[in-house]
Amino acid sequence: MGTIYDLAKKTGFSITTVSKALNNYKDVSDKTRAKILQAAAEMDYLPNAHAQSLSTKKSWAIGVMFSEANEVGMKHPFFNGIIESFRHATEEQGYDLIFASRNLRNRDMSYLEHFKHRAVDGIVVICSDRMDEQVQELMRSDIPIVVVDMDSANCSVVYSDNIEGARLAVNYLYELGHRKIAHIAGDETIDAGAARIKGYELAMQELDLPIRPGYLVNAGFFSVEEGKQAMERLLELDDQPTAVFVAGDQMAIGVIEAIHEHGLHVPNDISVIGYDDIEMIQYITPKLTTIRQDTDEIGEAAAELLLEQMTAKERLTERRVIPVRLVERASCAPVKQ
Amino acid sequence: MGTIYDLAKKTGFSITTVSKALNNYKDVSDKTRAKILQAAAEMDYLPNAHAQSLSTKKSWAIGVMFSEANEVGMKHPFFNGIIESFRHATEEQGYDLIFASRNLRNRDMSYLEHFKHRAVDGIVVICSDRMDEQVQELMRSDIPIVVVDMDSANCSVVYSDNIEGARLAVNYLYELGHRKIAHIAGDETIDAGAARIKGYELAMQELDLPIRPGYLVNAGFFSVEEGKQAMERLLELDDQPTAVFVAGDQMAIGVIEAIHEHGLHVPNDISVIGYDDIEMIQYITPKLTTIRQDTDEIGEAAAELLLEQMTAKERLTERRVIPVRLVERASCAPVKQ
DNA sequence: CAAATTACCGAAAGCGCTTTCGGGAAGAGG
DNA sequence: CCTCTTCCCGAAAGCGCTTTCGGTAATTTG
Repeated sequence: MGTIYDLAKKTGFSITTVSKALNNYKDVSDKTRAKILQAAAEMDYLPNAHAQSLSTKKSWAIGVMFSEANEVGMKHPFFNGIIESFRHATEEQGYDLIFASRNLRNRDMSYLEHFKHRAVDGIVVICSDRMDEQVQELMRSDIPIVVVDMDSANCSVVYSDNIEGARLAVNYLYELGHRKIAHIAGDETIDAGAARIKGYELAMQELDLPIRPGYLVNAGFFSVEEGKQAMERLLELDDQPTAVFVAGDQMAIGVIEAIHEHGLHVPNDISVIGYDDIEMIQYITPKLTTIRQDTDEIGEAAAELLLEQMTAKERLTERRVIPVRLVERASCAPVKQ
Repeated sequence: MGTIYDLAKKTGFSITTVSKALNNYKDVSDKTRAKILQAAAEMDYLPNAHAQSLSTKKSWAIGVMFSEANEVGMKHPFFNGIIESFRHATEEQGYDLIFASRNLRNRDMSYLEHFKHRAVDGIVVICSDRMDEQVQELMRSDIPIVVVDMDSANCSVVYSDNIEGARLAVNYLYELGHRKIAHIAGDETIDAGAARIKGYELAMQELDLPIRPGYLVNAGFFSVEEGKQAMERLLELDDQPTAVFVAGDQMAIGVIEAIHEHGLHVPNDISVIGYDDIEMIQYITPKLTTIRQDTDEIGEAAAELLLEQMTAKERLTERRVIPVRLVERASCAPVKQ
């Protein structure tokens, strides 16, 4: 591989000139630039990123903090879509993603510490738990940052329009004739969960529908199992809902399971509508009607907001709300008379 | 944050001593070490990774090359499980993962070049396409490397026991009374696809079963759609199979879809068994019986093989075959009389 | 043709850290 | 009391690169 010293020796120029040639400085003649570039090609020269970063204070790396309640990491069917799209968008600008461990040679350290250690140019956090002390710390720091799926005042955020999504869901069920609409919700400590609850309440109010006792059930952290349990509670009610708006697709899968196990049919007996539009719900029975969150757009928006800060070299506080839409499949039907 | 110079100034020792204290050299007294460590804590000192790497030639970073035919990246339901487990295993040892872009400040470069540029300590490649020139280049290099799900002579590899998996599947169907067993295969250019074909042929031969014309159909690159199309070809046959072994779960989903669309029932009319055991197949109807690949173990094994090389500081060539097992669910039934 | 630009190049310092090597002080041994 | 170890510490070089600043040589201007 070699260094600029080797290049200097080989071409007869100083390392200064070599470096300048490589970096397109204009105070080097075309002739010498050509010579140096050719020599570089011949010896497969590649600049050492660490040396460059050390001297320029720019690492071309973005730190990723990825964490969610269920500890599935990159297997998370919604978050991994965002990361993938984020990766594409930042890759185009020449940035690499680094997934930091929280372990620096036996000494354990926080994400912030690790990111400082690595001297990343920016941070993206994809984390549902707003209370996470690690996330708080990152948000307090002065490194450019963007957080996804969370609503915070003091840094750039991108999330999808949960209020509107919930409203879409409720209105859709309403138009199918449903009046007894329950909501299986995500935990309120998660912003997305809270927002969808709010959207549900708002929509119900707008439609002049009462939220009957027991119709708003907290199902925790969006897992299949929690969804199932929540639905079971709903099925114990004397006054059962005819439709349920579920705050996440995974939970909705559990919901449908519970309904089926009770000998009831989706959507003939109970309609269910989910949230997210993760891939697998196209393959279950019935195919799930849901509110689609656009992971591609979310990832791209996150990349944009971060790149903006990194080039401006200052922290900005912009919020981007990504529109959602309803995807009609087969899990909702007109209410039975 | 500060540097060791600041620490030296603050404590009155030389930067040499500071560095030594920080790195547990024994030629520094306990007293001075304590002073330095305390000062470091007070000023939130963190070593600069780039400076360290530059001087030690060790970056504590592992380059990840992740690529598959369908361009879904981290959304790939099987590969992302492997990455996640790999990440856990390497994280414990203090390594960070870096997802390199192929773009260095407008100049585009190969993964190998990028990894050299970043001076990673090792590389993990998760890529199904053996012919990929990028992968070839990586394997030819002298950086420690481990490749997953591929069979190569000249570097460490880990993959699961595809031959045995195929045999398990075929034997299982056989025991259910099936004799007309077809195989919807992955492309032969993908090692996993080729191995499962081989396992299928072997198992059929061992059972003295003929592979009837049209019973071995290439479905390409493991997508739902391709699986569906392949099954349609099978359904056009005069002599239809009673069971089909599908080389991947996603394809199996398409297969089941095709069967249902033809008005037939799984498993009553046709049994289908998949491969991988990705999460979503627990939620489809019927729940898919499959051959489970242990992504956790694969990821861990990959980490082990790579760490081994990185500490030995030389390239090794070890191969690890991870056992598979059959997971019985509801998509297979005894053959109809 | 002298003076003033312009074009091109290199010395040197600096980024933050590690590591070799040598030297002084303190303790051990005779 | 002198010598030999042992214990601590620091000077200095080096990792590979960038960037400022100054200095020739070549070119233009009046």
